[in-house]
Amino acid sequence: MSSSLIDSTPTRPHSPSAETSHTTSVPSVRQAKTIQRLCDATVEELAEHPFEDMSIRSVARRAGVAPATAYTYFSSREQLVTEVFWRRFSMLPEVESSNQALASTLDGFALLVADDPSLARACSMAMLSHDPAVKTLRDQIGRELRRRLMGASTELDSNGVRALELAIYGALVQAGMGHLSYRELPSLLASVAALMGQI
Amino acid sequence: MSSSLIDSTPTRPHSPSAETSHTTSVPSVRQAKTIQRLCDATVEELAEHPFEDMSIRSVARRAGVAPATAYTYFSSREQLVTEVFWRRFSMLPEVESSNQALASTLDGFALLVADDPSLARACSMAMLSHDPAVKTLRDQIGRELRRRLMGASTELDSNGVRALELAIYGALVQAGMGHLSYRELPSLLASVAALMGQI
DNA sequence: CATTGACCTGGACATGTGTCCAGGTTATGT
DNA sequence: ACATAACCTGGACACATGTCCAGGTCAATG
Repeated sequence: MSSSLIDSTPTRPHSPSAETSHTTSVPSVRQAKTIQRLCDATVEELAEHPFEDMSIRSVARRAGVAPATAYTYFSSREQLVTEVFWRRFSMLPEVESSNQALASTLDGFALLVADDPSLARACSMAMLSHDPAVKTLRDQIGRELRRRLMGASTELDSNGVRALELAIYGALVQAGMGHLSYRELPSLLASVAALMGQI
Repeated sequence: MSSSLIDSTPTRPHSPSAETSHTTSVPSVRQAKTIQRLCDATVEELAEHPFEDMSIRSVARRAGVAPATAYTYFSSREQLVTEVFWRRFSMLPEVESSNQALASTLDGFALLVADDPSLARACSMAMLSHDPAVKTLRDQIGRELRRRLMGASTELDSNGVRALELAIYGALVQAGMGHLSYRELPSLLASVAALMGQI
């Protein structure tokens, strides 16, 4: 499991016909394409409009999908954005343990969505959502991050991991708020790790 | 200036009649009371309902204020929540420099809204908003936090402050996401500061 | 090719949100 | 006490959002 882009199960539809009909809950090929188009459209949409102006409907329109269909797979724009983040994260190749592995892992995570700030800010906001579907995804992301951090360094204790996680989330949030630029994140995170004597 | 609850100018109304009429932009006594009632109602509302279910209208209803009036002072629920956070922060007494000042400052900030998790999560979300009024407030909060951190420790360099800020925001966000409990924040932040050899 | 079930569409619907304004209420100065 | 301006109210309005359903389209199977 862990990192492959094949089996890293992205979100299941929250109510396609999966529970009413007798079909399985894993999306069909056709459904997977629709979902992928919606995810792509989300990124495009956020490149042009702030998260506040994005809606399921606007994304669906861009993806060439009927609103009702989009609502079948995603219950909120927050879920859409979090799903995009999760897909990027699970596609990110896992670095093998070395003396730079920790730094690479930190940077990789922080820079996942750094290419456009609007998407990044949307992720910061969306991942805090109360939506149960979002909660599932963000717990998944949290577990995967911790797993990768632990794998990247043999000398990280529990406190060290927690401290690094604080720094990462803090960095993402501050970048989302505009208090930091994404360019500085790598060196900033590196210096935090250095301060902690962990690298 | 700095910390007094009197002159720590909370948000001005975004369009009362301030710019069309010849009156000053600082709220009258009557307006201040209305605004305060709205802030109080926000806290009460969030104690019972999640941020997603809170609206300007629901807060106004609870405060005994007409929706149109509430909309006069706050353009979004995000602004309401951020204003509450800012008011608490500016009311928090500033600790005088000592060897525990840094820890007190960190804890004070992290625990500002820790009494009810719903308010805390709301703050995490609200402060990321695109709303210009929110941006003004969060920049204000960021500046004030940095000022207090620098004042609390004489040996903090620029990197140290940044690292601590990362940890604080990260802690608040993770607590907002439910990955951490608010009770652990003080000891966790203390251990981060310790790891950095700053305390 | 024909059929069947899964999938999608388009539009209707109830509900919520942000804005506006005409008129009533409260506070301030004369 | 009276007048005036500031403030608030209640309701109307246009618009967005989430849900539903009847019917059309697609793709796999016999």
